[in-house]
Amino acid sequence: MTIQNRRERERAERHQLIIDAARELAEAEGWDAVTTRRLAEKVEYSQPVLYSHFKGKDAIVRAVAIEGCGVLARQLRQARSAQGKSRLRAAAEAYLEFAETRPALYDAMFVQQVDIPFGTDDVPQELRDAFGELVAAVEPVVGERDLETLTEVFWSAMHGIATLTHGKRLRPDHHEARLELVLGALSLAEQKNGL
Amino acid sequence: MTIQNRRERERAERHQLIIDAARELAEAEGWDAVTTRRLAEKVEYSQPVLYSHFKGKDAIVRAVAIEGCGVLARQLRQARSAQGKSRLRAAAEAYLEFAETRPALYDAMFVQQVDIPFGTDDVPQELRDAFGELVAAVEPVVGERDLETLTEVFWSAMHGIATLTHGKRLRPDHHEARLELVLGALSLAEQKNGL
DNA sequence: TCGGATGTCTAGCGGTGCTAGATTCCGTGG
DNA sequence: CCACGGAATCTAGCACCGCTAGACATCCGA
Repeated sequence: MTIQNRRERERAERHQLIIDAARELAEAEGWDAVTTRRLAEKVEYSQPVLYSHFKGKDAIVRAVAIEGCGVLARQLRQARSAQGKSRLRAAAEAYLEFAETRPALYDAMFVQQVDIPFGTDDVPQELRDAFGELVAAVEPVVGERDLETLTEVFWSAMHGIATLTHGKRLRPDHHEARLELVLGALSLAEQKNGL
Repeated sequence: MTIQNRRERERAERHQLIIDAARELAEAEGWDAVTTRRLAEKVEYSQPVLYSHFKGKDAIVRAVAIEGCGVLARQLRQARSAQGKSRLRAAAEAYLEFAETRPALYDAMFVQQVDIPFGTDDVPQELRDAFGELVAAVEPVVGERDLETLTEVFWSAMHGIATLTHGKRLRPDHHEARLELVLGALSLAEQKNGL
């Protein structure tokens, strides 16, 4: 079975190679530049090889997106142990920095409608992890509010700021002021509720 | 000059016809279905005619988006005079209903990066109007905070909820709970500040 | 060494946004 | 009334897209 093993291993490596190439190409030149021809050229195989690994281009983007969720989850986790600031602020800053420094990756994850299963279906673990980190960040300020709902609102606010900023819809300076304001709103409301 | 006038009028009518056809096609079958060939067929002209009116497909989408901003502005203005609820809530509900009932239009306006000028350049009046309505909705709860910044935060939250909901990222039930929570957060924070 | 399965490639389909050059249309002057 | 000239419009085509059928090569086991 060693031969079979070797083949499977090589196949898995190439699978990852394709995902990495797609992400690199997208991050370097945007998703418009990620065509099956260019991607095939980058991995030094012909186009049909891509289709022996993925059902189509969408599936490749989806794979990149899911990996991206893992990256985001790790960065949020890392931010959790930051000193000198609240968990909510640390998570917010980490989230927005991720969206800003890796816009193509963020785009695949949350902007393009790649319909990754989010509902009751088997949600990828990476997504669970990322959302879990958001929940953990929100928990200290939840007060009497519903934790998951508050997390969704927090996420929505972060996502809105991230995408509108990227689309140049918000004043570039004032980024800090917006962050201050949204954190204040969510936290102060908690204090009020807690009375 | 009457002949020239007639030609210009006909040209303007056809210009609008193209925009309307593009919007209708997008709202009926999504933006992927809006190809220059199908659009040309719908307006009963050949493709090059489109390019005599617009620089390219992007310019057509942009025109649809700008008109969409006008529609949104009017609906927000209408919501302003609603009885029995705060201006902020009325605006939020109107905004989210617009995004939900006209997803393709909303997509062109704020999701696809059509780089409509948002900065110091000549911002289309429709955009100014829409943002102005948001400012008016936020004003009653601004407290000591900066009005424009708070409006940006409010808009971001609405935009995040709208897009994540559309992408099936949020629990479909709980929509009301999220709205309640975000309005509470923004308003209660104001009360706290006001003390 | 050969047969067959597995893996990969070449070549092509119908579609896309966009455009050069041919063609048709129409107001105007003779 | 006709023929002309310029403007408006169309036909046909480019290079590219996602995707795939069928030819070809390659390698394992007998």
